Amino acid sequence: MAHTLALQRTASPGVAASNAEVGGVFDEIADWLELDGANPFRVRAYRNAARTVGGWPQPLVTWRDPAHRLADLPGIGNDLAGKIEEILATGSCHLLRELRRTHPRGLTALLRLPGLGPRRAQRLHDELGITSVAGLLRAARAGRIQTIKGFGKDTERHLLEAAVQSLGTVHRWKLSDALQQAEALASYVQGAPEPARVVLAGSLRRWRETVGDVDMLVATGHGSALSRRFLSYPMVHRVLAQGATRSSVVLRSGLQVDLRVVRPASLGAALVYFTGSKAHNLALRGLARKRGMKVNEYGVYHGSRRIAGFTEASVYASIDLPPIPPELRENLGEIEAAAAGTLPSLIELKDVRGDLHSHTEASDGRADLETMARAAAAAGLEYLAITDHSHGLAVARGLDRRRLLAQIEAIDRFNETHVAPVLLKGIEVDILEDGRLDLPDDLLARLDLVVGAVHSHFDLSRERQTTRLLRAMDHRCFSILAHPTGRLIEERAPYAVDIERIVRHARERGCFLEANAHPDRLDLDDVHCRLAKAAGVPLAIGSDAHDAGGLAALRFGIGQLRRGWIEAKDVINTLPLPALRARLATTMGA
DNA sequence: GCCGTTTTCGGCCCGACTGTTTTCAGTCG
Repeated sequence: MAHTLALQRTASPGVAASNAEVGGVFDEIADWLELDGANPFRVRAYRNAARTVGGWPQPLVTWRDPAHRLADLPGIGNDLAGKIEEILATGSCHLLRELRRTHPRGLTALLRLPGLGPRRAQRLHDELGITSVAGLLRAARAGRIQTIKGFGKDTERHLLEAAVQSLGTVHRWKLSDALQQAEALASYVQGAPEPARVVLAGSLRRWRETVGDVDMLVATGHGSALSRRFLSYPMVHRVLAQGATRSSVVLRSGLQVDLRVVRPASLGAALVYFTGSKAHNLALRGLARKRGMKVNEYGVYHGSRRIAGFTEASVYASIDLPPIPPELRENLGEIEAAAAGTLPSLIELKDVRGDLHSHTEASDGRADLETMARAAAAAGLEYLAITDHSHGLAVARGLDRRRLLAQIEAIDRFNETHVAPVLLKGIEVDILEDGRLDLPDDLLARLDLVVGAVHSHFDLSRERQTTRLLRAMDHRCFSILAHPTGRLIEERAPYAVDIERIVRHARERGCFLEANAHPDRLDLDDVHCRLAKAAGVPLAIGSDAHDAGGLAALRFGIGQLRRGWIEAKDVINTLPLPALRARLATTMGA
């Protein structure tokens, strides 16, 4: 959970809390209020605020000026604005400290269990003294849950399973893992003899970097047959729910898939509804209500008369909006932009003319130059940068002077004998602990681009890590900062770094930040991409491919760029090769 | 706690499914 992560770091003195940390505080407050049975709309206000603040494209601490008041943010009034000020300054707020002081610490973890909400979590605490997932597990195993009025044997069994699951396994799935399973299931359901259209919706369709479950939508006139087909999928481990229009299963992998069946005439409305996000949908409904209309998953209604719903565009048009791309639907300004006619023209995969980050068997890749080049050509790329590791990264058999010189020669030979793609001479050079680069200047200067990256000393203080990166970027040959936060999704947290300073420095220095498209990284993430765009820093998308198949990762990078409101003009490798070379030359000590 | 083209109070999205209930509360998305 994002907010737990955020709260593990207490703000250091003098360092303002990040947007994510402010959002984390609001999320935890919402948890406690919910357990207390507070006014649900008050809880929602905190939840909305957490989302708004956590996804705001500019750091709030620098955003406040005479033109921007915190209370002007959507869903932020005077009270929450005051709390944001307090959290920015101290990392926490009085209300949160009070809530923590007066409640057992582990109780909020219970809310993360599927099937357990605030009402019943509070009853488990009041009647059995349960304050943690482990405590719940013990009580369920002892058969004490079913002794509470309103809790039966089935409920106890479900809670037991949920507790076991939550203590042992993944909570969220990497986008690439979930997509692979979802596409296989969709294709199986689509194979039913009855006519139907199967579409993946939910956070998967919005290309969120991780997804909690999969939402599958089937538009058909043969609902019961398609539901049976869905439930008969051989990889189904357990059926959680089954109904005429809605079913839910857990696959053997543990991935949950929710199915919704709608009639074809409602597909557009259902797509809007089940693509989400929830916050986006709530905002749409609010707009519709003002116009005297009602939006649900079946259509848009004026009184009892249905006025839209066959296509997504018709739903948006009914509230006077152009269609909004799924990746933007987070209620982070896209509805206002749509109303103002200022939606960005989002980058597409076909806009990318080349890949600026790839490896060969010279370091830790698994294919040779020729194979990588053929794969790039097959992917329609005009150029491919070969950026093997430098020798400091011994585990990856990084290149020393002799081997890099050999590779430079090999690439020159390749380019002399092949028309396309053009191979660019690069290196993913290690940024040493003190910010120096791992290869001498005269060598780096012979390359087309220098991609710098951190692969060691992840645990430096925020100040030292940031200084290290700033110094590396100051090197006269530095082109692109690769995977700037070093995070591995669901595996390794980002190292402590002041990303806002990095972004500002990149602009001043004139170098570029990578949007690493590897499905384990997606680094920069969507929020950081938007931050970079707001600061006017161009991005470079790179697949970080280690074999021929790795180039396909670009689609995941494009997903994050689109979520970050990025257009083709914001990404340097949408440029034709001569223009790209000119841009890179400005970073190479020219 | 927020918000306002019916505005400073009284609203705040809404339909489906489950489990334990005899008519509904809780949860989910």
